[in-house]
Amino acid sequence: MTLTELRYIVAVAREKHFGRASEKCFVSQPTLSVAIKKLEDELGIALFERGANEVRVTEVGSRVIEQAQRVLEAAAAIKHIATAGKDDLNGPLRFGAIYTVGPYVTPQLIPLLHKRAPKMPLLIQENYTAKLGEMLKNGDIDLILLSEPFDEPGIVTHAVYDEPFRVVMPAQHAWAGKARIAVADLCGENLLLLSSGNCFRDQVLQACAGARRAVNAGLQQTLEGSSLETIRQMVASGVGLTVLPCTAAESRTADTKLTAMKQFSPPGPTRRIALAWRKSFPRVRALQAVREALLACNLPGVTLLPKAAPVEH
Amino acid sequence: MTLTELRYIVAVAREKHFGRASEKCFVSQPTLSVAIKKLEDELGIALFERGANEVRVTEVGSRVIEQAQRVLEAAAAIKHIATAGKDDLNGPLRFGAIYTVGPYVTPQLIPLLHKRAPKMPLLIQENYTAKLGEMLKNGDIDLILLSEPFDEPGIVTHAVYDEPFRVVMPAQHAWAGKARIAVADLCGENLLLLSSGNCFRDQVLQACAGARRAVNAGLQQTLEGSSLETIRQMVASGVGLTVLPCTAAESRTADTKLTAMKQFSPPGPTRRIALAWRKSFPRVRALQAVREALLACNLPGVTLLPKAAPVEH
DNA sequence: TAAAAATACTCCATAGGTATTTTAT
DNA sequence: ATAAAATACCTATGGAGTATTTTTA
Repeated sequence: MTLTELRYIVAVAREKHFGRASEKCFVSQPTLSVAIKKLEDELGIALFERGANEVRVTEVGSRVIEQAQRVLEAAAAIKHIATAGKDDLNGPLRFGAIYTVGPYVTPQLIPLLHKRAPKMPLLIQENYTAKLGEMLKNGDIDLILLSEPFDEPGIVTHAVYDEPFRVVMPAQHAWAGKARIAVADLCGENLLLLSSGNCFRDQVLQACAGARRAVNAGLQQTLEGSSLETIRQMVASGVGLTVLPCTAAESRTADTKLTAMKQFSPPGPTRRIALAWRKSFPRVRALQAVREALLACNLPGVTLLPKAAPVEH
Repeated sequence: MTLTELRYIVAVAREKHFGRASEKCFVSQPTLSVAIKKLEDELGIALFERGANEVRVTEVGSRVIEQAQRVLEAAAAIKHIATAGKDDLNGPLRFGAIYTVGPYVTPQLIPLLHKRAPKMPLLIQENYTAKLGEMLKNGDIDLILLSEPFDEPGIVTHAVYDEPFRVVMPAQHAWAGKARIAVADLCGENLLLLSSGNCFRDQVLQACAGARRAVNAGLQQTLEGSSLETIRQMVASGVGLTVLPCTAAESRTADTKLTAMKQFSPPGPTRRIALAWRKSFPRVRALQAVREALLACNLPGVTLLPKAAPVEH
C-alpha cells in the first residue's frame, strides 16, 4: 500500500470514472487501473464495481476510501508541520545560563530576543556549568550561556563578551578613597566567595593566586549553595569584601550607600562569556538571533566581541 | 513522502540509533539513512541531530514523527477494514423485493439468513419492479427479488422458485364446492386487480386473456396504489373474487372463515420468482447465502428450483 | 581506535508511459 | 459503433543491497 495508491482510489471514488480520475491525478488511465488493481489484490477485496458505463464503490470500498482520506489528510499535516518548522525562529528554544550570569542578562535578553523572534519562546534554566553541559550533551537543552573555557567534544562555543571583575567592599572600608585596586592588595583582606561548584569562585581564586587568607573556611560553609546576591548582602553588612563580575557588581540597587565598587588596576581579572551548543544542533538562525540579542543588551562594563568566531572542540 | 519513509523515521525516533532502527525495519543501515535523508530534503527540515554516539530528535522532528505515527495507524486501519471486508457475509446487504413478494417472504427470510450470515444485516426495500431495477443499476441496492422476466443488460438473474396462482373468493361464493377452478371460469366473474405498475396485475391479465369482464374500470380506480392485502379484504367483504400468488393466498390469518381459496386446474397460471443483481457485484457468497436462505423458507405451494443456473443478460 | 552514519556503486523491482485489446452497451 | 477499462509491453526512476569512506568521541 502506498500513499499514491490511496490518492488514486480517492480520486476514482470522487470521479466515479477511471479516465477522469487519472487526469486529476496527472497519470495515464492504465497507470491508475494497474495501481488500483494492485491495491485491491493486496487488500484482497474489490474496492470498485466496474460497469460498462459507470464505476461504483463497493460496501467495503467506501469504508476503505473514507479511511484513505484520513491517511492522506494526516500525511498532508506532516507537510504543514514541516513548512512551519522550516523557520528556525519558530518553536521554543531551551536556554541555559550559569548562576553568575543568568540573573544579570536574561531580564534584558528576553525582550530583545522577543523582538527578533516573536515565535520563539525561551525556556530558561539556571544551573552550574557542569550540570548545564551535561544537559546540553543529553539534548535536554539547546543552548547555554557560560564562562569560558568550555572545551567539550561535539560542542561549539562562541564568545559574546569579556567581563571584567570588580571589587565590592563596605562603604566605610579603608580603600574608599582609592581609585583602583591592585589584585595583590586583596591578600590581606577577608574575601567572601561563592561555594565550590561555581566556576566564578575558581576564577577569582585563580586571579588572586598567592592571596593566602582569601579562603575563609568558616565563611564558605555558610555560603554553601548561595548566590552572588547573598554575598553582596554580607559585604553590605560589613563582614568582608568580595570580587564580582561587573554585570553583577553594577546591578546594585538598594545598597548603593552601604557598599562601594572599585575597578582593578589594569589589567584586572576578567572572564569571557560565551554561548555553547551541540555542533549538530540545526537551528543555526536561532543561535544567531540569541547572540545578536545578547550583543544588543546594554550590559555595563563589558567588552562586546561581535567579531569573535565560533570554535568547535 | 512514502509510508515506508514514515516507518523509518518512527523506528529511528524509537531506537535513537540508525543501525538498530534498520534492523527493526528489516533493511540495511544505508537504506535507512538514504531514505531519511530523502525525506528530510523533501520536507526541508532536519528531523534528527546526528551525534557521534547518539541520535537526537529535533523539535520539529518530534512533531513530524508524532504525526507520522498517526498516518501509519490510519493506514493500518485500512488493512483491518479490508480484512473484515474479505468476508462477503460481513457488512449490510441492500435488498429489494417487489410488493407482491416482499411481505410473504422476508418475514421468513430474515431469521434464516441471520443464521447463515449473522454479520450481514439485510436493508430491505419494497417497490415496483421498474423502480427496483433502476435502483439496482444505480447501485442504490445490491440485490432484488422479483418476478421474471427481467432481462436487463449487465444484470444477472437466478430463478429461485415457481409460484402458482390461486383463486380467492368470498366463503359463500357459488364455487365453494369446487375442488379446482379452470382459468376460463374467471371470464364471468368480477375480478379484483392491483393497480397498474404491479407486474402481478399484468401477469394475471395475461393468464386470463379472453376473460372480457376481468377488468372492472371503476374498481381499478379505487385500488390505485393499494396492496394484495387490501384486495383480500375486499374479497372477504364480498365485492368480488381475485387471483393471488399462492404465498399471499396461503398467508390468510384472520379471514379464514370469510374467504375460500382454490387451486387452478393444472396447468394453472404461474410466476417464476428470481434474484437479480449486477453482474459486477463482487459479494458472490452473499448472493449464495440469500438464495440458500430463500430455498430454506417454508413457502407453501411453491416449487423450489435449487438446480436453476444464473443467467446473464 | 572504534563505532556509527554517510557515501558510492550496482541491481532489480516497479511505477509510469504508449499501444492495443477486451468488454459492454 | 462507441466508450471505457483492462492488458501487453517497454522504459526509467528509485528503493534496496554491498562495499567503502568519513566523522567524531
